[in-house]
Amino acid sequence: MTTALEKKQYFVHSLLAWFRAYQRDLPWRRTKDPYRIWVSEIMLQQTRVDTVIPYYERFLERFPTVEALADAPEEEVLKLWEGLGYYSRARNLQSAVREVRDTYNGVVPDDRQHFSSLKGVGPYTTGAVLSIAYNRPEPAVDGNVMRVLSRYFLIEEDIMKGSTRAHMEHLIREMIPHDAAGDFNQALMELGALICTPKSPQCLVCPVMEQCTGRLEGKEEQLPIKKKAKAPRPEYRIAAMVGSVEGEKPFLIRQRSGQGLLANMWELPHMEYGKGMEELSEAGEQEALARHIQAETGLIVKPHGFLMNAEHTFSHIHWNMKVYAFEIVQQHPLPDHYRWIRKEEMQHFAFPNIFLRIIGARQS
DNA sequence: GACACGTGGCG
DNA sequence: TCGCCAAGTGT
Repeated sequence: MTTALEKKQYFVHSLLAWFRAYQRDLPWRRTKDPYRIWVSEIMLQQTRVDTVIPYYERFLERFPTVEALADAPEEEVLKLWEGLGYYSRARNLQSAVREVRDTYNGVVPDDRQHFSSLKGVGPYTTGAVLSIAYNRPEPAVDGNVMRVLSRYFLIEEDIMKGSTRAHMEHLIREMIPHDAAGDFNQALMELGALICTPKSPQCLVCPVMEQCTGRLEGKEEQLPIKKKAKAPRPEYRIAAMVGSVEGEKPFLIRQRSGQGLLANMWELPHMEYGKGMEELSEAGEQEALARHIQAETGLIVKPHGFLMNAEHTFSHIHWNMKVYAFEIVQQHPLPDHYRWIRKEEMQHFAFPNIFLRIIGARQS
């Protein structure tokens, strides 16, 4: 018979020993700089380690300190974030770093109250940075931790509910070693990433298999309990390649608003055009786009044929996009958020993935 | 609590 | 192929 206390002690010690033997050598594990830990945690939100690594290296080469990031132009930060997704993370991070510079004398706060008040810093990031950089005994409950704990302790609560997170945080506070808080939190996540994976967990090599109730009950594949996400809603859009379809000549781009989806990023001019692919004829679509462009820019353009279809799935929206080419009939001075650029100049503008693909596909 | 908010990898 | 999902936060 094992007591609840023994089950927790076994978990802590087995997990820590395993982590110290098998943890991956990751760039942000080679530093204790709170700023660098912080950057890594923001990039890692909803994003895979392998995706983050090159972004992390480039970002810290360009912005090695709180001051460097605080002083940078926002466009440059966004450009270095291009392709990583969830772009408000970049803006919030820079805003938070500016607050650290202005309010905390450039020193990342080492307590929950101050650090968690910064933009983009929620309960997970608070616990992760404070424990890893400052060894504070704070829980850092992410998806990995929820999965590991729900299996080990057989917690059959919906992990989308706030009360479940509170339950997990309480468990962590009971277990977290005050002399190894960062290692413990990272060990939990590392186990979730390497062994206690969402599908086909590697229970036979798991350091805590002996006491894992989910495994002992044969329920590990059913945990954690989580409601299914809704399917992205479809949207039908028509986009314009105005100007050149070849590499050397300029084409028309515009900047999105500072709020909402893909805030402040650049794109090809485009518009939504109804609920189905058969709303308008091809000629009707080109006419609608030409009017849209003239209304927004004053440019007079003439249809030059169909270019390509493109699809892109965001978390909550699925874009079906038809791209048409246009020639300029009459020039007009552009409003501020429009530009003529050549392909080489794209390095100065941050584009979301779907437009990188469309424009890139035009090149060869 | 529910929804907005990106992207790429994997079985 | 395609649904699921990966170190979440803001509103």
